Amino acid sequence: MRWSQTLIPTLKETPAEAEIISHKLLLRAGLIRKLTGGLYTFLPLGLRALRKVEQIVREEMNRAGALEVLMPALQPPDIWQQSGRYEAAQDVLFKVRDRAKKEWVLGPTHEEVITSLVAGEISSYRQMPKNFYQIQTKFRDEIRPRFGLMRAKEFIMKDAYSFDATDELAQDSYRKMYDAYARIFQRCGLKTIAVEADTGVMGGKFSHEFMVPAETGENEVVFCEGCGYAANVEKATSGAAKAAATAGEQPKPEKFATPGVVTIEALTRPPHNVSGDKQIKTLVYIADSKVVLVLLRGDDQLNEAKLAGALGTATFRPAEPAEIFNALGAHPGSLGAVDVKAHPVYADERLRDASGMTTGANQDGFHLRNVVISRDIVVNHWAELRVVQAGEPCSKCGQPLKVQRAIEVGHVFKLGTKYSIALKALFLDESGKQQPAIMGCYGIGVTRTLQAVIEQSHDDNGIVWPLSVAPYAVCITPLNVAADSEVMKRAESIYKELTQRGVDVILDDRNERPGVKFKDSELVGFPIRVGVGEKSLAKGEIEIKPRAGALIPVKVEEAVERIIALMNAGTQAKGQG
RNA sequence: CGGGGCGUAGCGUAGCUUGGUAGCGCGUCUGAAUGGGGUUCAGAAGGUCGUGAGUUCAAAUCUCACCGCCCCGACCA
Repeated sequence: MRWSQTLIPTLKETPAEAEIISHKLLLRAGLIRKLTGGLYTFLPLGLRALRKVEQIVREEMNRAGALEVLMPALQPPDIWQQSGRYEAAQDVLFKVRDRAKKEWVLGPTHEEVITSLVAGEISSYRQMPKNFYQIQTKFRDEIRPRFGLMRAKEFIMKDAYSFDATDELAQDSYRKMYDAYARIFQRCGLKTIAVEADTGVMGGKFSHEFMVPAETGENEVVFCEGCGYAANVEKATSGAAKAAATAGEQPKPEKFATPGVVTIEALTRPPHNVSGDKQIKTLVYIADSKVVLVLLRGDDQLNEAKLAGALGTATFRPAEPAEIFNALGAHPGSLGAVDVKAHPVYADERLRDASGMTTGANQDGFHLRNVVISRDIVVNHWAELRVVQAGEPCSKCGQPLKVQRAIEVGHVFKLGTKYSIALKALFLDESGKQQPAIMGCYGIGVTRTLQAVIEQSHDDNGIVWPLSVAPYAVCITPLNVAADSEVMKRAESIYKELTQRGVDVILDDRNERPGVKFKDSELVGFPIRVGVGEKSLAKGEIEIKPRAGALIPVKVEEAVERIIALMNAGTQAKGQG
């Protein structure tokens, strides 16, 4: 490709809409342009990089034995009714109507479609295992699209669905996808950590997310450098010390006046001086329209994902102040669970043997001290409910846990039989008995992965593409583009030869000053720049400049071989194959 | 949806407090010089000041409503 003939609208200044570095560089390097919030056009260069990522995904899925299909993005609502997700997913479902006013949905994911397909086509254990995948545009009515391609209303996803006859085989399918994902992200030049993920109220035994560590990520992962434990904060547990049971007779709860004290923090100050770990925090939630109390140690934070698991429902919300007063007779800041029997109480495991605790007295302006949980509070459900904090000991090996923000680029999930039962994907097993297929689902955000590569690989001058996903591997930069100049003739012949050798190469044939060309090629981030100019040509040399390395002068006649050798070395370094 | 911020040329912005001819930089076009790190000079094109209503002799500027975008929270690849 000749630079002058494509469209690479680089920008010196960053559009005001971009906040994070990868979004800024996507725009500045001329890879994408926004149509409106959450909707982007891929320009020629951005599309090339995207296709490279897609191809890596495709190769590794094929290698893992998955079968590529293409399902409709436009879907009938009735299969969503059947799976029960028409309501459950209504917030993200885009709905459209045809001329007869019939409603359709734009697919945010394809469990319903693929399961309908399998229900019709697979009827014997002999036809399994099967794993179908597609690379396709998904539509989600995101509450808040942000950061360019990171969270968009429309994005490209690779989604795969496995169907197995037995639980054991389903685990094999899961493992294959897990391994394929590790290879895919490695080939894209991404450092990822696979973390245990929350399976939510859907149940399921296994779920892992592939995370790219980045300060701008929307997730937090907890990991241990000692034993390799890694989990999404929503799922993570730690070996943080619990209170020791205190032997012997304990003093009775005693009410004391705390005028104006309505926060945990206020109670830690004089004159009360009750440290956070000696307080019980009482939260009030409305779960399936019923009041529930949630107890945590004063210095702990509630993890709502864990609460969802404990409650067995995802439909819950913090109670409004009026609802709280109605239920407990006091306002937030003076709440407690002592002697509360009208509402179910969920308590964090860390409180199990706690004594000498202070909590609200359910009377505004008063607290209770000397509270012993086991004696004074009726706890209906004990559960792990707290957010793990950095520095707490790993529950497996005891080393301090670390917390890191990260971008989720992939998610593998063992689904079980939820969809196969709902949509009747049944088969006959060896004994002739009808069974629902055991499913797994596996997603990669392809467009998000592309942006994550940039987020992880850039410097002050621009993008630093890994060779595997670079829009062009080589950019030839002649410093004189006059057709009859020796410089341009050399550049043309290298361009021609590399093209014939199958290298993705772009020739910067613009009549621009050297500085402009150098800046642009670095901003866009081509892995190898080949400089052809009069000064080096006079010595019989051209200049090879790896994007992330030092300039290498080489003899003109060796140029092509050296470039290809450099590319092969780079490919091997990325562990391809 | 709740909270915060912002809408002025393709991009980045000044002007708004205190109403009176819409300005600058980048980019674009023409010409010239320059030619190994976003070069310089001269000239030019390009604006419903987000939309609508109101106040006023007069609105980018003041008021109200609406729309859009960005950031923080709930959701997810």
